[in-house]
Amino acid sequence: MRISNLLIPTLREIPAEAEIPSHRLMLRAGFIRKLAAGIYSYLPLGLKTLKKVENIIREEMDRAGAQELLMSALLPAEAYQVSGRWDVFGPAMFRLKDRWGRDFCLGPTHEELFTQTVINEVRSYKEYPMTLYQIQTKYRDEARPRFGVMRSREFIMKDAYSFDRDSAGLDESYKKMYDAYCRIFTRLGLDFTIVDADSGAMGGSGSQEFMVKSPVGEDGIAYCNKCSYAANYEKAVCMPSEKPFPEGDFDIEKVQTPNVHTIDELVAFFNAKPHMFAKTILYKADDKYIAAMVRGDREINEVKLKNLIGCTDDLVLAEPHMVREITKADVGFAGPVGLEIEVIADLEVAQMKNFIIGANETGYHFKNANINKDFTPSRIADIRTIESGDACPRCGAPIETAQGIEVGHIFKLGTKYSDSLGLTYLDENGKSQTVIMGCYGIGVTRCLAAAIEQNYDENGIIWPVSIAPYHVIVMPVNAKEDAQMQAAEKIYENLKAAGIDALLDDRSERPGVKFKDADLIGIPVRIVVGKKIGDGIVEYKLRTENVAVEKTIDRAVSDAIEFVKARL
RNA sequence: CGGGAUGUAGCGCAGUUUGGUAGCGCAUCUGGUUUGGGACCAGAGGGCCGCAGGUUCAAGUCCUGUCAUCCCGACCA
Repeated sequence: MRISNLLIPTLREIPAEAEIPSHRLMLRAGFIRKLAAGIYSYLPLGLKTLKKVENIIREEMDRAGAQELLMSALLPAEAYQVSGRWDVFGPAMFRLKDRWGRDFCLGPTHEELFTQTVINEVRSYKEYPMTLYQIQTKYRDEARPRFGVMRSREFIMKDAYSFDRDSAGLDESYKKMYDAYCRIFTRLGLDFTIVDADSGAMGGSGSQEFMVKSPVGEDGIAYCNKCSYAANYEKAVCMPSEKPFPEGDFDIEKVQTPNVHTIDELVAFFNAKPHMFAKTILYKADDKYIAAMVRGDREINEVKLKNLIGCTDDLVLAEPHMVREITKADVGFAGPVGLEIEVIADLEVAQMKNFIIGANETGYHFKNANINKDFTPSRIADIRTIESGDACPRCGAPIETAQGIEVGHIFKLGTKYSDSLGLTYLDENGKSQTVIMGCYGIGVTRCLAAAIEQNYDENGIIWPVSIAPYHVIVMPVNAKEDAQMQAAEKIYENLKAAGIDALLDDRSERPGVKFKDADLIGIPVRIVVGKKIGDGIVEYKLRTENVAVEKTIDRAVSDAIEFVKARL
């Protein structure tokens, strides 16, 4: 493509709305434009890149034996009403009515519709196993769309669903998708980590997330560099760590602690370490109130707590007036002694000795508290968030933590949708059996942002060759010099003939403008045609390198072709 | 949904405190000189100052409301 014929509206200045690198660069390089919060248009360069990502995903899904189909994004309410998710999604689902007043939604995810399709179309058990997928636009009315296409309200997703006769079959289908995902993200040039994920309210027997480590990631992940353990914060198993406590058989003692509320203030008041306190936090779980205890230097993981107690609604901090009613003290003085609600203590609390807790009386704490002597929690469980340096639950080495962008999620669903929608089959003996399902998602548009987050510098994007909108840019320094322009045209035509996506910067801009644009849009290979063209010499530079090398025309072309083909 | 901030030309911003002809840089268009890392000179076009009310002789500026966007948090199959 000639740049003079291509819409590449690059921006010199960073739009004020963008915060993270991928969002800024996609705007500046002319890949996307915003229509409304969380809704974007893809301009020619953005669409070209998007299509390349889609094609890699499509090739690998097909290779894994999945079949592509395409459903509408505009969906009737019935299937979601039957599965119960018409209510579960709440305000996150875009809803609308047709002219007759019938309910529709814009599909946020398609488990119900794929299940329905299989119910309608599959006649015999002999057709299983089967995996169906689509690459399609999804709609979720996010409470807070942000970071450009990283979390948007309209986005493109590859969603796949597997249907098996039994759980052994599901394991096999799941493994195929797992392997396909590894190939896909490798081909996309992403450095990814696979973590165990929380199954949560979805139930099922397992789930893993494909995470791209990045400071702008919205999820916390824990991983071990010694063994292969990796999990997200909600799933990571926390091993209790040993800490020193005062030795001896002390009796619990009430201490006046005026104006001391936070752990920091307690540390100063008692001249002790944060781990020598236990904090007691009150939560509202569905219709009841509970207390959760963790060591003073730890954080409660609310997802773990929610899963533990089987809370169906949101688990939220108790309102201050309820804290006062339950503890009979101001917020900041809650403790387990004498509390009449359920108390759930973290595993580490069980190892503490002679520690400090709130006294359920404004202005007082207890010191020398001991578990099972001064109070007895109703449950002791892993309810804290893992931290860097914790022992790996598998091998004991120190755990590392990082932020990650979730680009893929694979899930053993089990029978949730086949049960609620009635997807069964007759086996060889004429007996009715429930189909076992899995679901597998990739955030296609999010992959674009993730790829940029991992590949950019101060000058712009550095696309991996496999998804670069164009592979090579040919740039005559001065488009008015016939010799330069003619040579550039020839190089461009030769590259195209070899199947390379080539760009010709035929604009009569000054060289600086062209260099800046080429770097900004991140084309992997640059061939500059300058004054030495009289000697048949051009300049060859990779976007990842700082220096250019001079080559003959033929050599530059053949090197570029070889470089690109080796990385597709 | 809680907390914070911002809406002025395509983009980035000043002007709002103290009401009085709407500005700057970049981009765009014309002419000329330039051509190896975002050129220079001369000229030109482009605005319902987010929107709606109100106060005032007079509102970008003050008041009320409203909408939008961004950030932190909550939420996120």
